[in-house]
Amino acid sequence: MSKESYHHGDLRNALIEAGLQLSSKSGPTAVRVRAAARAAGVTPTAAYRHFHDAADLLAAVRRRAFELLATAVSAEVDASRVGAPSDRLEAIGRAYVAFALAEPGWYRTAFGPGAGSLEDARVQGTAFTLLGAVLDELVAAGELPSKRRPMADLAAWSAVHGLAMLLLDGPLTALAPDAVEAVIARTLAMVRAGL
Amino acid sequence: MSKESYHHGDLRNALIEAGLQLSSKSGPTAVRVRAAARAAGVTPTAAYRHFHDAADLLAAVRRRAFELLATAVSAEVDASRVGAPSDRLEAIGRAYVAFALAEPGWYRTAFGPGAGSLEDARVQGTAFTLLGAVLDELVAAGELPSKRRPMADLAAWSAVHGLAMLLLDGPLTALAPDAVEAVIARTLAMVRAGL
DNA sequence: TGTACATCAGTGAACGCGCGTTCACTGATGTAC
DNA sequence: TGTACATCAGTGAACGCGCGTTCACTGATGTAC
Repeated sequence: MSKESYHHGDLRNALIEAGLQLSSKSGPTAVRVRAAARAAGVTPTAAYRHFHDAADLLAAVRRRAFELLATAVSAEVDASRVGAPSDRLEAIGRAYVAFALAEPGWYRTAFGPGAGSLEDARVQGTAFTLLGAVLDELVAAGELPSKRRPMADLAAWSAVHGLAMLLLDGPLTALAPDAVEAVIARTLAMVRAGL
Repeated sequence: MSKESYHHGDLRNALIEAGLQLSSKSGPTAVRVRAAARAAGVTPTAAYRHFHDAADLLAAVRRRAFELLATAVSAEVDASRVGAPSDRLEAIGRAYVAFALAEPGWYRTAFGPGAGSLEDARVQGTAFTLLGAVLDELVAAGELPSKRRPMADLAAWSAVHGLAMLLLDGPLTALAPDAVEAVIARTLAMVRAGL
């Protein structure tokens, strides 16, 4: 594992990390085999020891970006553990959008073309399952009729994802900070009241 | 304007149309100067008579895609003219998502990185102003308190845009048709109730 | 514990590709007199 | 109405670039005896 050694030791992860770095500015299109290899201080060919092809590398970077989102959201949700379920719903939404705004490239990468399936999103610990858990709490607290629980996660996710996308790439890119805050508040209020 | 003439006659539009064709499958990344020129039966250089550079061409294609979305939504809204305002809200949302599913490449192009500003979206006749008009009707009909009108358009837009994006590129790509219908219905219900 | 050898993880050179963009140019068009 | 000439909208060749991917290879590592 020494830096001097011929063998890298953890090239696979180094390449993913490099891909993450590349994508952090402009998103998934910046993730390329050669660029990642260069950043990792290695020949392009070496990358093919660890990834089948370019799409395979991108998929791995995407997975990592998705994890980073989950981690960020998770931290906020934990911090709001003491509050009421509806406050936690708010917290989760805010954390989600905040991540997108703080790390636009990673967010775009996580949801770019070819993103994972719903099954991937259902894996324990993703932002999606965290949202599901909070909705379950809402049901338990009697704040959400259980007959309305189905698909509620996807509906809420849609609202918050669309908000993030409009703010990043869409027509809301150049919005003033207080207007940004206002849209976020309004959208989360809609979700809360509408579920 | 004859096809035989040396001069094309309307090369600018032909290039935009070619760009639209290119983007229709995979989206904005497929729009390139050389490919569009090729499709228009013209030398790459010729494109530079009509567009400053590649980004300029892409921007023009994006604008056209945005218009196509507006046209599609507008048609549906007109068809629902007879209904109640809340039905029209539903119609607008459905038309919007339907367009995204029918023309994924154009939809991605319309909202891809570098998309227009909110001011562009406020131009008369866009999908956004159509939505605004319906919300105004809701207020007039007493179904939406006027103090809740501000930002309601953006919140509704977020929900429907996020839904479209999750269905196109995100984790909901492989959803079964009836599940797709269910998410759409659930999300629109959330918007309707939550505004 | 030492050594022979298989395997593993890299190198370096090369391929063909499509791209954006620029150059000097020429044929087509339109306009002034 | 005819013609000279300016301008316009293309051509064709070329540039340099970064890309994905493959090839034959070699140095490093680990394992069986």
